[in-house]
Amino acid sequence: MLALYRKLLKRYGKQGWWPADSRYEVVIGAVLTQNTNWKNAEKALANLRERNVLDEESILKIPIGELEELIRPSGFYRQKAERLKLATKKWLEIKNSKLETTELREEWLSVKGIGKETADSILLYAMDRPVFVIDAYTRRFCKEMMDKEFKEYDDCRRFFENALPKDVELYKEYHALIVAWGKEFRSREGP
DNA sequence: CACCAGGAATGTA
DNA sequence: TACATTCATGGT
Repeated sequence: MLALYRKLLKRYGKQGWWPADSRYEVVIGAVLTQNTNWKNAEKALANLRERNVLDEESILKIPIGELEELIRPSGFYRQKAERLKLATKKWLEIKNSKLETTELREEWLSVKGIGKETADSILLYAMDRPVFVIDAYTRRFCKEMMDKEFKEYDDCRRFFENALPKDVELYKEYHALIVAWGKEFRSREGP
């Protein structure tokens, strides 16, 4: 498992996820990038930054219609505008709490619009919790590189968490590297 | 023109 | 539990 990580790191280099100026920006980015490529999520983030709305108070205060227009490039903008406000309320509620990681995870999953992948992305990249993020690339990675198929999200997640040392920085980089691998795999798979 | 991206909720059987 | 549908913009 660690040997595989080293191979990815050597091939693709350090990825440096998550690109953001603050922990809260990671929360926003996690919602904006749902089923959307990062380029489009970045455009939405740029609009928010340009309008000086990239902080908790501003997101809660801005009218939903204006927020929708600013994040339009990320797609699903009506759903996401609402999700951003809900996620922001939860963020303010728990960002400085002393809850255990599993409890924090339940808090995020109780928010409408925050599923497992988004919750885990926030826990790992915004809150520095040792949770391994699973996405479509990760499942493909397991199948192609280890001949293991996981039907359940949490089964796949625990597989990584049990096989690796509980290291937040390792989890961050490993997931980013799997995505880098996945993109290349997809591009050389078509032809 | 079709297809999909750093998903999730809802409904059906 | 296992699929199907909906949401929606922008890149290739």
